[in-house]
Amino acid sequence: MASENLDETDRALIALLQQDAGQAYAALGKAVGLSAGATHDRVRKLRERGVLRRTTVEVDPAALGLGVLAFVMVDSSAWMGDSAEAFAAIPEIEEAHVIAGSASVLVKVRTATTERLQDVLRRLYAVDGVSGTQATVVLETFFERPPSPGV
Amino acid sequence: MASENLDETDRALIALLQQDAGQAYAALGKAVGLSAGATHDRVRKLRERGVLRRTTVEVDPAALGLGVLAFVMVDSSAWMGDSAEAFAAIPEIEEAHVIAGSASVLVKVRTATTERLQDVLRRLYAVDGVSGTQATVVLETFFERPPSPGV
DNA sequence: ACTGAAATCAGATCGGC
DNA sequence: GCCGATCTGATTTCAGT
Repeated sequence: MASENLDETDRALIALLQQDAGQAYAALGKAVGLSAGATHDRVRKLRERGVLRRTTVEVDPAALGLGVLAFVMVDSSAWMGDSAEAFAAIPEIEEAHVIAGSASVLVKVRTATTERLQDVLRRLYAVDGVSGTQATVVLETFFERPPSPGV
Repeated sequence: MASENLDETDRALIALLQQDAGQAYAALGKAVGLSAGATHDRVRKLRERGVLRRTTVEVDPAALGLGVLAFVMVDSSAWMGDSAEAFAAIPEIEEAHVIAGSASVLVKVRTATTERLQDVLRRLYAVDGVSGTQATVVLETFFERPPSPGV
């Protein structure tokens, strides 16, 4: 793993880029007291070190017609540690995590309707080793945000 | 809510921007068979309609020193519908959702260590109406990705 | 490691199709 | 709604400190 040590300037730049990755290096630099060139250098190094991955856009799920969000506990009768691809093959699944506890995988699912959610559950049962699911439907999302560099 | 109807070109542009929001409009347009100007127009309209929100950077949580991920079911003895700010005030919380089921709020928490996770649980108990928590620690994250425009 | 300027390239606007 | 060109402004590089 790469050597660490993000100083306060790096963390400030990361926070600013999380808020708006499209702003000019001159503006970024002004906010942290650096020139555009120096800011460019630091951001480039953060990318090279893998601290910053891709720059992307946040999409409104509702605008894509995805109004239903649910978390599904997936119980298994076998070792699920190498089933990442099977879950990734279901596009409605946004996240999949192996967890400690009774269930073995926790997945986050977004669909247009509850009928489509049911269809995802059906496809989950088709994954090797899956013995059961417990879906929890989200009624309201308070917020979803990126990891805070300040913690 | 805004009138919808994303055509196939819009969905393709969204997918391309999710992969790399930093690429030139000329390159984007080439991929979908449009000129740079027309591509610029469509993306601008997607922003105006709120389909695309901010452009941001993906950060490696481990690089920020956040090696522990957990999901916490928060039980409550009162209506939690207006407690969004109380959860948002805890920076380690990345997501907070009101859910159907026994617990009332599900939160996603990222911390440096399990000791810091315990500290977050302590702060959760301090939130008005919170009567209990059940933390589930993630052993391995298969993947985390944005909503797919293709669904 | 940062500065300041120079050169290149992409973003943004506009008239016309 | 898309094209092509133009102008503006940012990105990127580099010699100097």
